[in-house]
Amino acid sequence: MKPEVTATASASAQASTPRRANDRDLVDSLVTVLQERINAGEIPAGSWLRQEAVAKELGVSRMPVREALRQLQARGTVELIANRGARVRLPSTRDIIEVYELHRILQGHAGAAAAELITTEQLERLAAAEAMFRVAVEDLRTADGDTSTAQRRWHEANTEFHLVIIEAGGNKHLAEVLENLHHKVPRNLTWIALGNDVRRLEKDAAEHAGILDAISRGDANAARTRLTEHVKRASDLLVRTVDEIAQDSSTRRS
Amino acid sequence: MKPEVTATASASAQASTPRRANDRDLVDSLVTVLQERINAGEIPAGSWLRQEAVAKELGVSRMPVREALRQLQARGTVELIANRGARVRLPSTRDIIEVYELHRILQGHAGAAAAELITTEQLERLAAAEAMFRVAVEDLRTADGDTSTAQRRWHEANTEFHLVIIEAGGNKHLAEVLENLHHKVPRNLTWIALGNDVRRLEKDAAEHAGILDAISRGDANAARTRLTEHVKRASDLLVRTVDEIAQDSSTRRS
DNA sequence: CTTGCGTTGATTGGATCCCAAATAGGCTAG
DNA sequence: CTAGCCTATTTGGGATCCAATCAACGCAAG
Repeated sequence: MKPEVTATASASAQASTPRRANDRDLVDSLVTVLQERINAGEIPAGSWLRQEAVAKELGVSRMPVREALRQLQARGTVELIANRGARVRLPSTRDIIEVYELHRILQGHAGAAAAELITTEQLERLAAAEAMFRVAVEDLRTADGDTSTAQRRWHEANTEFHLVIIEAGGNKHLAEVLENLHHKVPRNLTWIALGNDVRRLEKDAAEHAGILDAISRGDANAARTRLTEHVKRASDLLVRTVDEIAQDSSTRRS
Repeated sequence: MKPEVTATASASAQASTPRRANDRDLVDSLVTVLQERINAGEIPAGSWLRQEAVAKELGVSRMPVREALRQLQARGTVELIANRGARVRLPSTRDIIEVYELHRILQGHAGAAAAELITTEQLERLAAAEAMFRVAVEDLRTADGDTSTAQRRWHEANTEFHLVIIEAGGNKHLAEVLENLHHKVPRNLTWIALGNDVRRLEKDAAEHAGILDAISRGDANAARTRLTEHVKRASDLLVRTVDEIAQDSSTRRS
């Protein structure tokens, strides 16, 4: 009945770099690695993370893995079930709606603050990110099946764009909260929702351009409104897509 | 002929209650206990938490303590310094301002949502909480030096009041985010700011009454405005108080 | 054939002991 | 008085052990 994926992803033991430079210690890097793999879909939602298996795979002992899994639980990426283990959570439609509701409010606010506080240096970075969206669209248009370049670039642009806005807003705790929200509903889902559709991507890029414009003019109200609507549209699209996927997989009986 | 006591010598173990009912496991309960002690000022800001000391005091081994400290770090209560240990963080003025800025936005939103979605059962609880504020004011007025009853009741009322609003708003993730924010700037600071001042408390109660009124009328806009302003006033008062305390302790040379 | 129950295997939660690395603070030599 | 070394503390991580727990399986009774 159930697929029962045990997620023994890429059997490369120490080949995968467990230790990243900017992480404080082993546990931090494990958290980073696991979160990335989960976000990338490498470790599918619903699968179990066995302490021993993870430990062996990453070439460490059970102890740091335990702590890392607990961290992932704290941020909502994983659920810990008593004496059974850690399971990767699949965000429900409800989760997505709720989380994006918060995104909408908080990003709108960050945008308004950014419009008033952004530095010229930050504005340049924002413009650069906005330009990268258009490059990504071009990538996708000329892509022959392989959309990975377009995806990577779009993802990078998106991350940088919203990061700069939040940074410019100047509220570090806001940045932290939003970061946490992204752990609950990973960003890469957005790309799936955009679904390699050039028209949607163009619209998305246009929205970003509008936001950049409002911020560069120092128009806080316009920035808030546009960001709010931008997030709302993304959210609606995402919910619709996820619903379709759910529908699909529940009807199909191949 | 040796005493042979060592085995059962863990007499101090169950002295302090390490295990709470609704906590999943030991680590969770440690987190709860430590957070409470820190919030109560029992463990002062800036002090170190030694793994071994905490472990012995709570009658557990170092391992769950390590995980608990890491949890506390994740929520910002404590900072982990490489090879030195965990230090209780003292929220800066900046922290307070930023965190309350988020409170303002999010609680305002929750209030607006609550005005439209609240059930009659929740409305009753909200009214009960609001009534408790007035009892707390009365407690303080008749208190002869000992304000602890008033404080306890006010704290209880405040927790319940805002909890119901958030619950009524229906966004579980919003509740979680706000809960996390409270770990960064503990609620009990608010009482210190109110400073046993009957007039301030009365004003505070009046504001809550106004919020209750707006929500019970289903007036989302009024609810948002009043909650926003309520949090803003609390925030300003808090910042002022903390500043005064800081000033005080830096000027005094007794 | 189904239902209920006991057994068993897998897995976590926690304890205990161990060791390396890093840091603060003291001590010594110049 | 200062630079540099030394040592005590403390954390980070590993290894091993054991008890509690839960799922799944199989067996027996109806």
